Amino acid sequence: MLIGELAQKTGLSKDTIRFYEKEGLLDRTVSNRGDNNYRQYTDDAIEKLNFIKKGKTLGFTLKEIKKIMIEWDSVSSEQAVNFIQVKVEQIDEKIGQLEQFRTYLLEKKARLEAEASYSSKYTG
Amino acid sequence: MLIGELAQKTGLSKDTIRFYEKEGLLDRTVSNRGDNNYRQYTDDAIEKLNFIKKGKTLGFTLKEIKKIMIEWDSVSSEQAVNFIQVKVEQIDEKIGQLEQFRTYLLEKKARLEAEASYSSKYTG
DNA sequence: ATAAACCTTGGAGTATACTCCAAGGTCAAG
DNA sequence: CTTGACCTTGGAGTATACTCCAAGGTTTAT
Repeated sequence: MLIGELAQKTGLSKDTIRFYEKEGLLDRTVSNRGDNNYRQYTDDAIEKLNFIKKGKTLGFTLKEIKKIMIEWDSVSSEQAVNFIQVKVEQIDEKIGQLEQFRTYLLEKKARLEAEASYSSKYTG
Repeated sequence: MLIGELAQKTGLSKDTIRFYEKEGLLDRTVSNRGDNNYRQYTDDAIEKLNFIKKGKTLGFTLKEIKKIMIEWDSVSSEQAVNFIQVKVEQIDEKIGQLEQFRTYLLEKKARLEAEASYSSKYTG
């Protein structure tokens, strides 16, 4: 498929896709040039771009995402295993912090709701 | 305390603290100017900056963090409750995605480890 | 052959979040 | 009263991640 179709299917702009290619996040396994010099994408490109999108949502930079994708296909499986271990630990920490913040927010919410019920009882 | 001490206590640079003030993330409740025009911070400033740091780690932008802090002290508690509800939902989604990604990574790791054990058995 | 709808490149511009620097004011110690 | 260590401002510079534009090539349809 051409870049316009890929853009439409991933919800990314054509410029963003070209930018990702320039940054080395998309390689020949997902895109090649035809005779007309147009980029030709395989369906794997959709998957790869969705992976990038997910990584970004999770707070990884493009640099980190690129590193993840490269290590992923690392020749040395030991290296990949170590890399994954580190990433899992980072994620665990992030989950822990999010859960803490979530608790914090829910406590605040509960306090506010208690106050509201108090004031409606005595002023409403 | 002065900005240098606050910087040291929070691990942020003085420039970053001044930048946050310029962006409206630190108000008179945590900083005032003395006769010499130096910024004077209360201990609450440490708390506030740690909140900003945590928010950033969790992937919020400064704009979002500012909004959270403003809504936090919202006059209408109903408004604050709704706001918190939305934030908690966003966090839940983020936690879900992180957990998915974590599982994905651990599966990949298990596969790699299985391969490594196979190859050492038959080639080592 | 020409229009419409694609595609190409290079380069400029934008937003976010700092980071650094120069020029200068303030304050405590010797 | 000067030195050193603070502080001030404004403005320039950097990195990241796009986003837009101009000028031009390609393809399909009429």
